[in-house]
Amino acid sequence: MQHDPAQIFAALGDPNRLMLVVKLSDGQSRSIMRLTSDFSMSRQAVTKHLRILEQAGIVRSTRVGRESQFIYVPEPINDLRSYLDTVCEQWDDALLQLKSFVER
Amino acid sequence: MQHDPAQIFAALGDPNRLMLVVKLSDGQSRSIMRLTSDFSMSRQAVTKHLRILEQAGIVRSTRVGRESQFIYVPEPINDLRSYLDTVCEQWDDALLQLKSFVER
DNA sequence: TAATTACGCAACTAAATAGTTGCGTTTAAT
DNA sequence: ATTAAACGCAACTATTTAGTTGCGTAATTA
Repeated sequence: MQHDPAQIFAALGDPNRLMLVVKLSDGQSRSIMRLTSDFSMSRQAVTKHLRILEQAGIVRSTRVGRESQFIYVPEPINDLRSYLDTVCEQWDDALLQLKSFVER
Repeated sequence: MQHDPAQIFAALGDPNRLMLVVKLSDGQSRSIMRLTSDFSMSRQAVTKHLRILEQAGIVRSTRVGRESQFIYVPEPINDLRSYLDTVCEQWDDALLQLKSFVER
């Protein structure tokens, strides 16, 4: 099943979550504690954000010993890029039509 | 001033707003009534969504006679694409490094 | 084995969001 | 001059969201 664009946009629509994604998009997996240390909020708040990202498919978590490792999953954001491309293409088409209309 | 990525993501993070953007991204300007007719919600609800999109810079409105015309503004979403590109590039770099590490 | 670390679960609060309805104003049509 | 259309503003409700705190449990460490 494809990912819901609106859900992904919404997941990225919070500054803190966006920072989490940017951090994790370097491909390294990190524990919740590790991620929390970069922010000025509680571990539980970070956990909630991570679960929302996981729900959207942007990250994946695995329990390793006593800690939960989170890792970036590239597909949803790649899909999002394609989605934005279609929006932009529609715009480009409109521009072209306008141009050819003006020029004739 | 550049646009705030998180704000744009958030603006696109609602299904109804996303549909409004897709409609408007063909470059044609439309009135609130015209846009409302495509949805199953009140005019006021649509208006609120449009104002949120306007706040994020994705659309622009002009009063023409007794109606408000909304038109798509491409820059913010173009910026968003670039933003996503940087995230994806970071991921690609990580992949490359991993590959070269495994191969040696 | 005892202490500590990392985490999950649940309850709770405050604020933001999505939506509605009602009313007044300006513009256009009859 | 009336009437109707399109909209803005404000109040209100219900739901979701972002965040906190407290407590219990499994895994490490000493």
